[in-house]
Amino acid sequence: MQKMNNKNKIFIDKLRSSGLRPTNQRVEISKFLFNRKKTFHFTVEELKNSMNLKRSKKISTATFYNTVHALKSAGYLKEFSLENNTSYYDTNISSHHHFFDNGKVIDINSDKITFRKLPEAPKGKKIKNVEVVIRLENNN
Amino acid sequence: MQKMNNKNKIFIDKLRSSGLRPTNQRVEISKFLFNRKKTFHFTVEELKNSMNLKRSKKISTATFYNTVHALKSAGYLKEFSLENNTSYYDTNISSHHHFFDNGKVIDINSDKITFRKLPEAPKGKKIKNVEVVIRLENNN
DNA sequence: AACTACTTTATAATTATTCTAAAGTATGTG
DNA sequence: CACATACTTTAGAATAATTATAAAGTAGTT
Repeated sequence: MQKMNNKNKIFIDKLRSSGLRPTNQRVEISKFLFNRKKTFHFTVEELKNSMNLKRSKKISTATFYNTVHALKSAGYLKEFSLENNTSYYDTNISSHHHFFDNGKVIDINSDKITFRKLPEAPKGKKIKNVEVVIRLENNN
Repeated sequence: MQKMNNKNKIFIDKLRSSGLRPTNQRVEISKFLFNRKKTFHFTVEELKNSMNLKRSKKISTATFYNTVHALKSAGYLKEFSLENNTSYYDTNISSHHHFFDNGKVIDINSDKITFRKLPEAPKGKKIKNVEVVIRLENNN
């Protein structure tokens, strides 16, 4: 039974509104993801490793996947892909853009990019969002 | 030994300049990819299935992967990723953009999108390219 | 406190991709 | 233009990320 102290309320609320019961494992994941000053990017494997390092009783892989998926479906995480067949998740859910620099990802605030011209959506469709990836290379 | 008729020269040249000997399997793949009016998108699995359907002697999976990788490294194919952990390849290598509509990909000509403002590259880096993904949803 | 539906977990299964090593082939050399 | 050799093809094994399974555990309601 999760102790319902105020300190955890915000993290528990994210779980509940994602359709998840706030179990101990999930609350810890939610805190790990959202209890920080700056947003960040991660893969499920990275998340699992960094959380389980500190724990005697490990959280299982399936729980990480389940929790991340639910948080993503509820809109608390954004998913994106690089060219390496791995899903990345971003705790910055505001519309924004990315630099990709050899597997490293750097956020670009949405106000740093504006458009002069954008195409119409095909008929019957509308634009959900627009995301820009700026690929970098070394300057030599 | 590949018969070196003119009809295949262009496809063989792509292979050679990708560092590949023009074996029969590779020439067929090159023709399948580039001997068409319109560019297209594919996964290696899709490529393999559609080519092998018509063949009595199947081309192996490894040959598809090897050939596609070499063509991509040489710049004859562009790679991109959706959120499903699969690599997609595009025979349209000109700089362009995409609509993503529930796993379907539609090209957007690069002249359909222009920028009013773009960020500087971090120091020591320069911009290799800029790609825009416009995600679509149904209009209801 | 008891019941029931939801969770966790270890493990198996799946999918996309890469590796391996044996058998086959392109190509330069003589 | 036959030979030698390095590059290829292939089937199958290996790997990596992810999803499925089913038994044991727990949250939330009664």
